[in-house]
Amino acid sequence: MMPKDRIAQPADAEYTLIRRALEIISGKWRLYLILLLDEHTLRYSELRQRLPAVSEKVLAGELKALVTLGVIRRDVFAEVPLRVEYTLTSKGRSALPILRQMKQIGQIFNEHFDAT
Amino acid sequence: MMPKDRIAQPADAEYTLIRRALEIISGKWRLYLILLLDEHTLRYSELRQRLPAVSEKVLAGELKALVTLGVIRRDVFAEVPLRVEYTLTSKGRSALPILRQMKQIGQIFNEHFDAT
DNA sequence: CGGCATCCTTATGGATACTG
DNA sequence: CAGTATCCATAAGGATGCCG
Repeated sequence: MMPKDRIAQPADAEYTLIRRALEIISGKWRLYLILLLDEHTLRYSELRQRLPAVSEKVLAGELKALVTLGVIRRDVFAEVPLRVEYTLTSKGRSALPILRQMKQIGQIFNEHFDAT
Repeated sequence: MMPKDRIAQPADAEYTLIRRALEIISGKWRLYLILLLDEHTLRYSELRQRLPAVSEKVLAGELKALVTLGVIRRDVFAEVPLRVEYTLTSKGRSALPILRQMKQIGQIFNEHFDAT
């Protein structure tokens, strides 16, 4: 979020928008969840299998946060046993091209040190 | 960093590169520092004035981290009083266009909720 | 001036048992 | 099956005093 009690700067408008973008992929697992759900709609147990190192609390919490942000959608099917599916929303999908462009930054900083 | 003990997925290569990109803007102040230094080279005290809410420890630590990552450069001028200037490196500058594209994601998620 | 060292508070992530 | 609740561990950020 915005730091408090600071002098307004021209960079603030940019900062705020980029921060909002970062919010959807902050944390250790959100980016993974988005990339996985770009491939398929998945149910809760399938996400757990693909992310074995994440705890129940964190997985459920991150999914809930992404739903609130409007990145993914949660569909409940009142079957027995219960089925819950998670799907990227159109807004979530629209963010993917730019997320994938960020790989370019990653590649730039994989190269050798060049402090010019 | 990469989560440990998980099954390898096709998304891993993407995840790793995007994570590396995120590393340079993770934390509460790095994005601010980069945007400020894109406008001018600044000395330590000037950065402090423009970011009044940041503590000495955090500011100095983040600057050091960005130098280590190769995003910014630290130039020391052995004057009295001492002068230290921070400047974006060419690698740092090359990341800016993509960072600015992320504003598009921010705008998408500023719009009304649309869970399709 | 430009930090670093120390101590403290808060945020994030995790393990595990239990529930609708 | 798909979570919640509780408690715990670690990391990130902050306040402040001191030093080259």
